[in-house]
Amino acid sequence: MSTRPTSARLSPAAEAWSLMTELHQSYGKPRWFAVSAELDLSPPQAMALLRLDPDEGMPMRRLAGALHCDTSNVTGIVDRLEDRALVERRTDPHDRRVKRLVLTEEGAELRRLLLERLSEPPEPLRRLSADDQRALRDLMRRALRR
Amino acid sequence: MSTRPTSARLSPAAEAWSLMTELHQSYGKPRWFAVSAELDLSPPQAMALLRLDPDEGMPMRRLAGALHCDTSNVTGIVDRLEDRALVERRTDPHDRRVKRLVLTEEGAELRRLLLERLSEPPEPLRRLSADDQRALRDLMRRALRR
DNA sequence: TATTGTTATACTCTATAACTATA
DNA sequence: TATAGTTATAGAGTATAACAATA
Repeated sequence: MSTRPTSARLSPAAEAWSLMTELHQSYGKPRWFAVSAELDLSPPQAMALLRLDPDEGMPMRRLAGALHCDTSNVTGIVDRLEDRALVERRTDPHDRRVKRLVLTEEGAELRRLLLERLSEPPEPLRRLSADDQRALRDLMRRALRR
Repeated sequence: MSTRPTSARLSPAAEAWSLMTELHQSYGKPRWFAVSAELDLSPPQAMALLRLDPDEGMPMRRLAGALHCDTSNVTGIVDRLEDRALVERRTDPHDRRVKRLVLTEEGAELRRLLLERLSEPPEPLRRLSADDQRALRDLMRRALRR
């Protein structure tokens, strides 16, 4: 079953958006769950790992913003990542209230693995012709001004 | 911050997929959370409502499949939707082990509202030219064979 | 015997409010 | 006073295993 309104006439942009949502639901999300599970991470833990900058680290508060959730929530997620030595909390020398989250070597490696496995395009995009794939990429670049 | 590998060269399909993921993360997900909250539904409850067929109803087991989760999980989600009289459990007359989930009038109305609010395309797609919007729609139709 | 859905259990995710330490 | 992060608490989401009813 689809979440699209079946009878309604949609504008081209609305229909494109609806089809992207369907692609995400049917292919992206199952892959996301599978890849997280393979690496023994809960989806929020995997998302936190992805959002952490591999070079600079970031304050708890910023990670909470990136995850669209409360800071008290991030405490628990980071606790579990820290238990597995995937991230470290380092007190910021300039503001000792702030804790910068830094990926460990192992955490950075796991993040690379995650990115690698998630970046493979799903079957409906792979089966498009080479021309169509380039056209789609160019349209997405234009939409997101890349 | 983006979850895209910054230095790697991506194939056109991989880059298109990466940009779609970014669009979903930056626009789709925040909207999804906001709309759910406005209607006083948790995200899983809202997703269950969307996946329920407004006309036919479906067994618990099928909803679990649609939500990519365990049946024991669906029991709790449906309990809460039933407490609010948004869905009903009806024993299937042909197989009395099966319970068919059927939207109530109020549940169907809430589902329509959800669909309506979620179908509006996000700003990056709206600002594309009319030609680009049609081209994007056509490519997505082709990918998903619509 | 096999299948559908529920219950029991344990853990994770989530937000709110109160708190500590620092600014 | 204000801000960063934690803790306490409560409720929701999640899977596994055991279970009852039905096939």
